[in-house]
Amino acid sequence: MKPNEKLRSEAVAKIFKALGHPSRLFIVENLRDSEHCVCELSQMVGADMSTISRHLSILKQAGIVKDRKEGTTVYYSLACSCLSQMVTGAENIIRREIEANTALHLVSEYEERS
Amino acid sequence: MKPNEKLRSEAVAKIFKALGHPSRLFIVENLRDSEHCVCELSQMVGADMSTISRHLSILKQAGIVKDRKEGTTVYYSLACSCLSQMVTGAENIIRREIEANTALHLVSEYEERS
DNA sequence: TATCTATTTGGCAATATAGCAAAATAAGAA
DNA sequence: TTCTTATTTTGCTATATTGCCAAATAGATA
Repeated sequence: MKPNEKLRSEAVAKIFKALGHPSRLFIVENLRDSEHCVCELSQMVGADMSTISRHLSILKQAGIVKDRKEGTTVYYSLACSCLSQMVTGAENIIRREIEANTALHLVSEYEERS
Repeated sequence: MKPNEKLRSEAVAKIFKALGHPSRLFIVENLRDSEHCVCELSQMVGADMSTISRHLSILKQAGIVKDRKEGTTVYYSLACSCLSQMVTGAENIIRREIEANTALHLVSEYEERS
């Protein structure tokens, strides 16, 4: 990896890394439809507000979400519509995997029977 | 998060997490064109072969790459073409960020001048 | 069999991440 | 100003990740 390649990989990997946590991914998925404040997300995820705040700052730092302040509450929303595309891509892999596992399962069932 | 939502998020997050490391992302990007063996990737990344092997097992576990053995060498390749879509999505965010930073930069330059 | 080469695995130290509770901020409302 | 509410930051511990070296494995080949 040349220095510039390394920098580029680090920058892009940062985005994937930010999405690579169940709670953060859940947050992103729930921001697809509408914006939410920290306490709402805290409830939805079922984790401490301080924890959610940290997750949101990681997502913000990665350029995935943006925030809007209204009084004391901070509303978070997606910064980029291309997120949906990425999540869909990941879901396709899951689907493939499930299909593969199902196939394997059928194979093993078949072998048990014979 | 309901139990089933949690499981789903964990499954999808696993894929993003696997892509959330500079070396692993670099590997995936370089597998877009053609398959490569561990020692080639070790050279390309500039890390120990054992390290690369570990990274590849993480990618394989996530369903991102598949392997093919030929004699003693193991060739790795992408398991899903949808990866390109995901990487493109991430790159779009980077592009947006760069543009935003450039804009900010211009603003600060303007303010300095005035 | 002995040996070589490619790969994987075990062990270990350094570093990073995650989560909660408590303290600190910020912006309104009484 | 004091109180209240929403959020962020700090401090801390537990856990996970990373990367290298060395050892183990798996296939060729002499």
